[in-house]
Amino acid sequence: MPELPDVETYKRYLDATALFQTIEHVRIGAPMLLANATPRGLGRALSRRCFVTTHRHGKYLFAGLDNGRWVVLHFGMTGRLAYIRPAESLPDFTQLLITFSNGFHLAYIAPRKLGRIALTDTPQAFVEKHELGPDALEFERTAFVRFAAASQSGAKRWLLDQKTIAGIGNIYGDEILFQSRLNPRRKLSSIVKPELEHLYRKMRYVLVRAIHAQANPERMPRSWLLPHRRGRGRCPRCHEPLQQSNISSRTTYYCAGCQPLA
DNA sequence: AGGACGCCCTGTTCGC
DNA sequence: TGCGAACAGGGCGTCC
Repeated sequence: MPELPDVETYKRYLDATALFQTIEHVRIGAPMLLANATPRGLGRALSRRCFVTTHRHGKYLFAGLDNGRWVVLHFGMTGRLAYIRPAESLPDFTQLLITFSNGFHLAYIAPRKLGRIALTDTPQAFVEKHELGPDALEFERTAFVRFAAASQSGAKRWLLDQKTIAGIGNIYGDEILFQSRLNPRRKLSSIVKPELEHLYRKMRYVLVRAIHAQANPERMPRSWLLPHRRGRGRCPRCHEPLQQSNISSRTTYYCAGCQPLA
């Protein structure tokens, strides 16, 4: 689930709930999620510290501690955050539970355990180590167009490659291409510059608007592809049945009429 | 080098 | 309705 708009929403949620509170205790439900730390090591790194800031790059959320170190949270396909009252019961599949001195908890919940939890000295170091491209909302228009024009890839693969652009996943990749009226298999090198600039603007619009909707599909325009991608959905623009195919090992929805290959 | 694929997990959805 | 199979919005390692 969590792509850039979801993670940005989690970031704002963490900002609004969990900053400037002393961390009392850390509990790990699934050690396999820890990328470069042991449960004990993570506990030591967080104990008696507090979060003072956050940063997001692509689908990664960074929570900065008061000693300068950072916790990295990646949400895989099913991860989310919840701030829990002292008496409230813990959500199922809580894989990381951070308890503050006021008794509240920050829970990282991930039923499929496909996420990642790590420690890093700086977000920049983590981004470089993982070779992530620029965040989709930080990408400059001229660089975007230049890189796209030079790519031999299909449009969807290119948008989803985190080394090219960080933050776009299957759902929003399909949405951006739908709104740009570009076929997901269309070779980027065959697209003229004004159309690439249009793609860039649509990328920004979709991501910004989805953040505004707090990444909640029910708050997004019905004219979007997103609410129609289940089952045998129809194109919200021309009402023809949507095509469903597999691109880059991901289920891809698009409208053959509105997004022609040629 | 870069693309295709299998795999990591487990809850949900699909199809018979 | 009930069941097993296939699938799910991500990313990594491996192979070619």
